[in-house]
Amino acid sequence: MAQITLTLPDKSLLEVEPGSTAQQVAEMIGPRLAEDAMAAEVNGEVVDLTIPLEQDATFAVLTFDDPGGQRVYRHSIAHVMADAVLRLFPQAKPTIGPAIEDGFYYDFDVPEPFTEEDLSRIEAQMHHIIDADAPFIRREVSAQQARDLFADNPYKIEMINDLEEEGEQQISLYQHGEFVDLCRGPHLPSTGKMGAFKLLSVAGAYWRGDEANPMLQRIYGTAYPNAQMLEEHLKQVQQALQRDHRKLGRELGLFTFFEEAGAGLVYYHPYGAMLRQIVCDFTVQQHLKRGYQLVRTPHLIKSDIWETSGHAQQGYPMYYTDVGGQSYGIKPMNCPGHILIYNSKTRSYRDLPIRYFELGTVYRHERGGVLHGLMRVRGFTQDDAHIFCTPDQLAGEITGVIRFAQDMLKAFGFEEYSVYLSTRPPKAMGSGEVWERATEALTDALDMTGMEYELKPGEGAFYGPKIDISIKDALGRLWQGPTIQCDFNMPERFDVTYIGEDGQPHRAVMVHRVVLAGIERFLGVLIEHYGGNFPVWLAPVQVKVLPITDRNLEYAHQIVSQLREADFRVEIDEAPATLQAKIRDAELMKIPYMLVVGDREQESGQVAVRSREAGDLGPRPLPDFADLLKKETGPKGANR
RNA sequence: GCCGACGUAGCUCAGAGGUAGAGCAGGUCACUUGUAAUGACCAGGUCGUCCGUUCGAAUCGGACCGUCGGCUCCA
Repeated sequence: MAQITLTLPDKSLLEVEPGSTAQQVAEMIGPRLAEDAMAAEVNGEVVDLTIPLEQDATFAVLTFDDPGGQRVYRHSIAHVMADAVLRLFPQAKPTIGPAIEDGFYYDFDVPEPFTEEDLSRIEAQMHHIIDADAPFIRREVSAQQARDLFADNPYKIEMINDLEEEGEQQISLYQHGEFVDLCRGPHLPSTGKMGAFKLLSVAGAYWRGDEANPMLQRIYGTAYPNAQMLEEHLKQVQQALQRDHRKLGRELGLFTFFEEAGAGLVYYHPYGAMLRQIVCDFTVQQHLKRGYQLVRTPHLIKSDIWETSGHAQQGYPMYYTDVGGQSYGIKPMNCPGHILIYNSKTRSYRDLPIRYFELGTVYRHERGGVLHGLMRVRGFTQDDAHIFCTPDQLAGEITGVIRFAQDMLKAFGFEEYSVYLSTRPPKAMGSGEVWERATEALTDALDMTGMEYELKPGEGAFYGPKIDISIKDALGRLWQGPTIQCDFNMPERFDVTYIGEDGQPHRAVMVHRVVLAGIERFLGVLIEHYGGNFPVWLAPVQVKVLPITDRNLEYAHQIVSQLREADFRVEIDEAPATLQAKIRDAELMKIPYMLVVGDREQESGQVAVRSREAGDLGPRPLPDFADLLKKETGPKGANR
């Protein structure tokens, strides 16, 4: 019988017997590879190692190093977990259990929520299943057969019906031991191939993420091929916890939330307020450089305006106040205010583009359950701007905003980000032509800046397409960053126009855009990104002067005044403590520079410099240190 | 909003149906110190709030407030 030819990832060719399984091919390539194999990729499709290969194909063995291999591995463990859960809780109805970023989960409908103690019992049961080394067996059945099999599980029935509607002829099942699950696969060859895993937490989750649906119980876990990798991952999670902005916020004296004063409302302490001010000042400055005009609008606006904007009717979670028989709404957005200013006089096409910028503080009654430190609050300040322009100016304006966003992110030390373009959703206002034109402008702008982006078809708001950028922090986590949003709705509602060359009024194009998005969240991200070790230009306290004895106090104060005179942020530690203790305190506060001044320095008129990063740098004259400091006080990539 | 867990001193935490404990932080005093914690003493809590059960509640029950983990990741 003729051999079939497999093309391996390195483009080399391998001749094998038809009907050889992927596992066998992996063994031919190398025993080590066969050992590590999780699944195979045949003609670009991830498949079970047990499938026989019948014709020429491209072929790759997937190990845990491949995202596809990871998914197969973790999803297989999710099956084992479901098996274990059913053994311990026979009345549980399994629903779905995918692999996710760092692990996997499985959702169950159970009469009683799982407890933390249940997790260890489930883990123990899982170990039994893994030890039994049961093979995963794939079967295909008709939709009706599948329905019969899962007759007592309405969730599986729903999924089977959906699959049938989507035109699937055959429904695939995977079985290991006694446990059968509806599953697309692929899976590991057998449960014995599983290494290290850990169940992490239980949480409620709605069926298909919709709160109209029943709430299921979700068990999260993570899994790695061996115990060392698992340990390593758990250690990284621990480290991430160390730089949690809520922890650092307390330790570094940045901010507090007061239970008695309201959830989601931030109180900035002196160091936090300083940090915030530095960020805000820089932001304002950068906007002015780019032709934005500062405006300022009230926090309170008559409710009539919120009727016009539509927020009131939509039940937007706003705060209202009634005084003197008049209803006011506290602004959840800055746009209506900016529109009022725009509409305060007739605008000519010659005036456009108009770019109004405001550090606008807004309040939104976010649901209790979603509040999260600085990342999700009820009162926050946006670096908000609205650009009013002609349709022709749109692409150019968007390009400008994208470049602006890039510069800003770079200045704050964010090197990596992902860009998304969201287009027209099924339910949208405005004509197809308007949408097309705007989407084209956004696409052109993205192309012009040469950024790579991901298309999210149908994910735009009903009132316009948008570009959003997620920023990646030092630990590789993604955060919502800049967004640029076209709006066809507000200009209609508020009748925003300009007089064109033809002397006729035209509808102006309106772009909402934020770069830092919310200052609060941005500070949260910044804190975690730097782990509290802010670069000199952002550090609330840049220098701490540490006099060794009382004899050196006066000299130390002279140093402080001179540095303050030069606009540095300096403090002095006058406590009657040892130098070691003072250094420790300053280090814990993550202050970039410490200046030790004792008798020696006083006599020679110098300061002994210690840096947060490099430790003792030795004595030098104060002006030398000031020069060194000045060199570090600018943000990277932005002129200041 | 929903599911679960949690709430004890400024912070980190121990304790537990019979009237609250440690370390750090804070204050006082002594020490005047050379690159990550000097020592001694002192003070500090209506055990988140309210209502109930009980002879007695910080401990048990309920409600509320707040915090934490989740609520897109398709079989």
